[in-house]
Amino acid sequence: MNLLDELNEPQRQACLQTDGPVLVLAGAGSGKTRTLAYRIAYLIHQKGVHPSEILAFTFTNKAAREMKNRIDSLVGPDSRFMWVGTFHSVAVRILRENIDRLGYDDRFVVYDTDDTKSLIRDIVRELRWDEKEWPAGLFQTTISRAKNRFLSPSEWEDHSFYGERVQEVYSRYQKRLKALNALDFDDLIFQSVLLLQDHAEVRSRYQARFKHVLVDEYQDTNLAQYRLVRHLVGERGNLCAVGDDDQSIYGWRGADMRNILEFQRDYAGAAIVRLEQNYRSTQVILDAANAVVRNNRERLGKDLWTDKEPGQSVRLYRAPDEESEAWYAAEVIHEAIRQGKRLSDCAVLYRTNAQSRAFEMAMSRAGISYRLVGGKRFYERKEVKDVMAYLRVVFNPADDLSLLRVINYPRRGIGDVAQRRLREYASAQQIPLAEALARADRIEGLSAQARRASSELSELLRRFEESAGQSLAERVRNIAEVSGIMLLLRQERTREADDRLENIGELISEAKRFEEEQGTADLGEFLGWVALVSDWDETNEDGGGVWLMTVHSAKGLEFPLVIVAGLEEGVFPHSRSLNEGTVEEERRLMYVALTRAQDELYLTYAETRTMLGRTNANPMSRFIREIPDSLLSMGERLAAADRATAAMSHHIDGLAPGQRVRHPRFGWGTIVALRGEGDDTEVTIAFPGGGVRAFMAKYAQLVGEESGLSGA
DNA sequence: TCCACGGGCATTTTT
DNA sequence: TGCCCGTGGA
Repeated sequence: MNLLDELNEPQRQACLQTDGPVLVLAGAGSGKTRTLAYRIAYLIHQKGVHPSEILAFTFTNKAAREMKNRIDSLVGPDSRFMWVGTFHSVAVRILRENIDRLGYDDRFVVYDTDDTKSLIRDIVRELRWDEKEWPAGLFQTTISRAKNRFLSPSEWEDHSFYGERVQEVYSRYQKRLKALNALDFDDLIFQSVLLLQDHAEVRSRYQARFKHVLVDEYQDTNLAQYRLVRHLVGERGNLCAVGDDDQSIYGWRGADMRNILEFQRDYAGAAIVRLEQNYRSTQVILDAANAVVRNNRERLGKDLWTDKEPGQSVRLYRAPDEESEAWYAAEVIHEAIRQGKRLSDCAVLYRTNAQSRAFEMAMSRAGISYRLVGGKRFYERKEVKDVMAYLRVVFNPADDLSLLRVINYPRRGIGDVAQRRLREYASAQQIPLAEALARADRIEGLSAQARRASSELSELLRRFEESAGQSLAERVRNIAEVSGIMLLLRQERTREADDRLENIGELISEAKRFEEEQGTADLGEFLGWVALVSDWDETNEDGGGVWLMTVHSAKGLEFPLVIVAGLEEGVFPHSRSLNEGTVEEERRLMYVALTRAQDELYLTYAETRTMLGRTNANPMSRFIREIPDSLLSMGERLAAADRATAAMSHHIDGLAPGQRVRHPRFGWGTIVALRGEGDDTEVTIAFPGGGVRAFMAKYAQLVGEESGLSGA
């Protein structure tokens, strides 16, 4: 059987074009991942390319995992020799092997944006600048931009008053990072490019190794990533870039559309393949999306089509205000459920997170469980970072920042004064803070208590280092215990503390999973992995519920029913884009939103909307006007549903142990305990998954069995 | 050391 | 209008 028989003609071309550069313009839902996987299978099976000679870049861990799975099912176990990963994880791999050439130690750690921010804050303080006037966040984004554009501190060209200061902070920041043996996210790419650019022998080694390079979501690459790819591809030019200029929505964080628009100029003789057949949506939905995006001037041009039936028209609903808009969404979803759709088939997409509130309220009141995408990520939680800080110091003793985070947490008697002394000593002796701890008994001006505590901490870290033979999960558990973090949280006996303990437990499970999946108990590998992983990748398939998320978060996803909300001038397109002249990116965002829908698409807007405490009347979004009337029909609120939803407001009175209730986030459960009275009533609910949680009844928005929507 | 208060701020988010 | 962060008081 021929491998490529299962593909359509352009998809097949994308696979067969194996010599030289190819740009695959893959429209939304055009079978991009599938095509990529087949191309790789084709290279291996038909062209005799060894998997280890293939390198594939993605942007997210999720995409990397999906691609790996796809390839694995076509190629089998040999696929493990391929390098498939995010830009950042591939960069880490390259740097671990070669970073000594740049004057770093190969035990470097990766700082996340929180770490980075406190480091910058520290620098601003060191310079004795007013932190109000020069907030760390400002420098953080500017420095990130600079690195994305591959500009080092010395190449910083802005010499205004402001620019001079940026340069000062940027250059100090880089020096500090190096001293801490740490890299920030942007550095991973930046330093990799530097390495390949300045070290010909390293460059040729990788070029010789990777005969084929693939890049997914090419429209999202920035200049630094572009250079990284360039260096790896070399003269041979076997690059397959896959992307969609119409879905470029990350310009604001450095993605440069020129990379895709000028691909043919950059890579001489490049072929272009267009994947325009869509396997996701109805023709009506595609027509609407095409009609909108056609208004952009900066694009390569492409029209999606399908051989599916036309489908029902796009429903447009004009609400008096954002509250009614949300009620309408609840009704639409309710109706869809009645017709046999599942809650998880439905998604509400909006432009800004602030819009989620009204939908959360409406869904809760209507007894519709929902999943809010976004929010704090697992590895950014305080308790997780605390445990990680211990691990990082053990791995990289130069990491003063992590040590400072936990030097007196849990409290062990190394207060401000002692910390200052230790830091002074460390900087005078030019040694890491961890080393100063070890020498505490020799440092003057330390109290007896601080001395003892320092030695103990130092000893704790040393002993931990020696536990390298144990399993990773054991070691993580161990440090969480021995450090006293677990004890501290256990003693607290509050809900928050319990949640935190649970999160630490989760971290331990992650360590176990990591060890099983990656087959290594190496601490450095684990730390590197953790730094580059976000949890929303992992926790996707929990429970049911309607999806509430921003359009940005929805990219790459698809749902049978989609409601795009807040379609008003100033909201979507966002007012800021109107001022900054980036409406085309907003339009692409709209295109992304529309193309998420498989069968049913609803567009809503509100005549008046309260934002930042002000009620505005915004005109209907230009993007709605760009959709031909023939594709639209008017949505209506259902009078009956109105009554039903009104009757469904949550109750506090009448709760009793044993009763079945539905929580908006956690779903159905059974009340096991009640504490307190009236507004202070705390209700404890056991959920079938095994979780037991306590809520303030007043805020929990519980719905009883008898008032559920099923009766409406 | 914790909590309460108030100022400032308010797209979009991954790694 | 609401949230987050930093500060200052008890």
